[in-house]
Amino acid sequence: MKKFLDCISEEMGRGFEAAGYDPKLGRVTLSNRPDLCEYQCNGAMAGAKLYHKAPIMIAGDVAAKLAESPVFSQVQAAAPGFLNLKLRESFIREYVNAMAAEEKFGLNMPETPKTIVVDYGGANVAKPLHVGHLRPAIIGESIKRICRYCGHHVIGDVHLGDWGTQMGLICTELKERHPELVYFDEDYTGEYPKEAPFTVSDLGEIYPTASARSKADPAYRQAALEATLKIQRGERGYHALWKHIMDVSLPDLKKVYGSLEVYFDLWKGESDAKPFIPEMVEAMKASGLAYESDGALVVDVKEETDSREIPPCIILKSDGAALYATTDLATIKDRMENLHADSIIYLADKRQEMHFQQVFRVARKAGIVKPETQLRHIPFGTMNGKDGKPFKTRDGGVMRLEELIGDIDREMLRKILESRHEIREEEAKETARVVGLSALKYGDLSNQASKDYIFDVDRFTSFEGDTGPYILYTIVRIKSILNKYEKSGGSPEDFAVLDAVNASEKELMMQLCGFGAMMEAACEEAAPHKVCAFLYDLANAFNKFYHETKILTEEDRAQRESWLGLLCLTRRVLETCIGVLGFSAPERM
RNA sequence: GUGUCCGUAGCUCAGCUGGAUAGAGCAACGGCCUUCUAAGCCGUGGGUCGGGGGUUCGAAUCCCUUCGGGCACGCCA
Repeated sequence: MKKFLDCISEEMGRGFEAAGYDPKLGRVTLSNRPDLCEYQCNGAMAGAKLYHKAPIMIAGDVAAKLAESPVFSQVQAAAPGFLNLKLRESFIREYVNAMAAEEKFGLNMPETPKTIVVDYGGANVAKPLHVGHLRPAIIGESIKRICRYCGHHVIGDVHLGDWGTQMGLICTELKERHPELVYFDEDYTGEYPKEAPFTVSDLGEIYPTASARSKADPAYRQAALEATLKIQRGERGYHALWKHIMDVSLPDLKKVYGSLEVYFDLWKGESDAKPFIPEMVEAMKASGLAYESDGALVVDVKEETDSREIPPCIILKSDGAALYATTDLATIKDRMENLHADSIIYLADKRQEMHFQQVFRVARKAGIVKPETQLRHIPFGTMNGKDGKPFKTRDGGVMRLEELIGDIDREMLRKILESRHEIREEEAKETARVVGLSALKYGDLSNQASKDYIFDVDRFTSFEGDTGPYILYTIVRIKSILNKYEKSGGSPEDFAVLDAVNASEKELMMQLCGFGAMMEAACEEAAPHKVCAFLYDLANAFNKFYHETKILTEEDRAQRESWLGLLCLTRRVLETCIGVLGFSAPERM
């Protein structure tokens, strides 16, 4: 189905053509003067130079040709050359009904769906999820859902950080504490214990301790690096320990991600890239791409057009160990060979921009990807506290994700119990969870991903304004009307929508018409915040309409049914949008 | 130092492939519940779009410059 604005632009283009001008000038945009018009076309001004003619004259010519248009009820030329447009109710009505008849509201599916891998940027298995993992999880999940909705084959990969120095650090700290453990006995040949010698919460304490010690103590750090190499080389004892760390961490990670309703198709990690490393490194050496520099194996990635020097990408450390770039490159190889990726999208902090630039260049130079393969880093900004500094707990520590989610749920529950005394506790708790999740996710997603943003629990959980709860409340209101109607008999799904009878209804319908273009742009640009902006506008338009229109008490049956049809469509569109953002609406709230 | 991103209302943010009078939300103030959920709707006040140049019929948007801030810059991830 053609996008709404394209339909309008085509009609405008016909007007330009009929008046003897280039139809391309007929591009129509949303009005930025709602007091004057609903849509506008600035093509007459763009055409002024081409035709050596005053823009207002061109606009006048075009307006005259469109006087009888089935699309426009008003085409008005305004100084210096704007074309101010209003649409016929009948045109909007036809489009709305056509949308309603389609499963995805007429969204165009790609001719050749792409295989897109979304890399959620590697939570470390060594430590519990903290607030820093929130953004990639939420944004990645939304991008995955948006692209999937738009018809692509999308594979979400958690891509755990399970292979780097942090693993060596843990082993080292463990050895310091318990040197007697069999894992550290090189002569041991028996079976290793099935049970890990530590728990998740132990890990949560061991890692920070080890990390701090390695910064202060060079010898300790050296030991950690050696341990890392031992793990990577697969020494029995260290591999067994590594396995323990994985086994202990994974269930916990799954639980926390699950509570955010973030799901992965693949639970792969850096370690899964291991089999691809030797061959890849050999190939780069053989082709002369990789060479030794200061003991490390590097690949040059600088280009003529760089505005500054980009340092070479290090493929192997001087001790021969793999590092971040190595596993990332090997992972790309894996994804190309086994997943046949057309596009790989990385969610990672914007501080890693340089790293990805290097890795992407090496991947292309080494022929690991095809020339047309898209490699994209979606950089996101830092989550700051109200003071504008990186978000911390009250005592200055890193806040665990579980703790944060718990705080929000509790706050929501408190507010719900406060405003709805009759609600059962079971339902209140579930509603608090659902609404809390919407607050958290919408609060994050409505900001542009790449910018830093202020994380303010009070604001996000507020019931007012541009928030997740406001969107949900709007949906709940619609559901409430539809439920009431269904209880009295009918099924409102199939009702056709009639011409809008007032401005707020027309506005609501026009908002709905923008769905296709919005979703396509959000997918193309990997921009969930566009979905949020659309949702907010649509919710506003609905609430205004709702306020002015009494639906169930409307006596004219055809009119009532038309409105019920419009409600159904609005609900479907709203729920589709929150669905791709990664949350859902309760029945009541 | 080099590069890069950012600077829009008291606060948090949209708008940025150039268009008319720069928009929301919060906060402040004032209205609207016998009627489908007032977590809503309507209204008022609030701005040298960091400063200065330039391109243009037209600049928050493009270019240059300057100030202020964030971040990155070879064996961490």
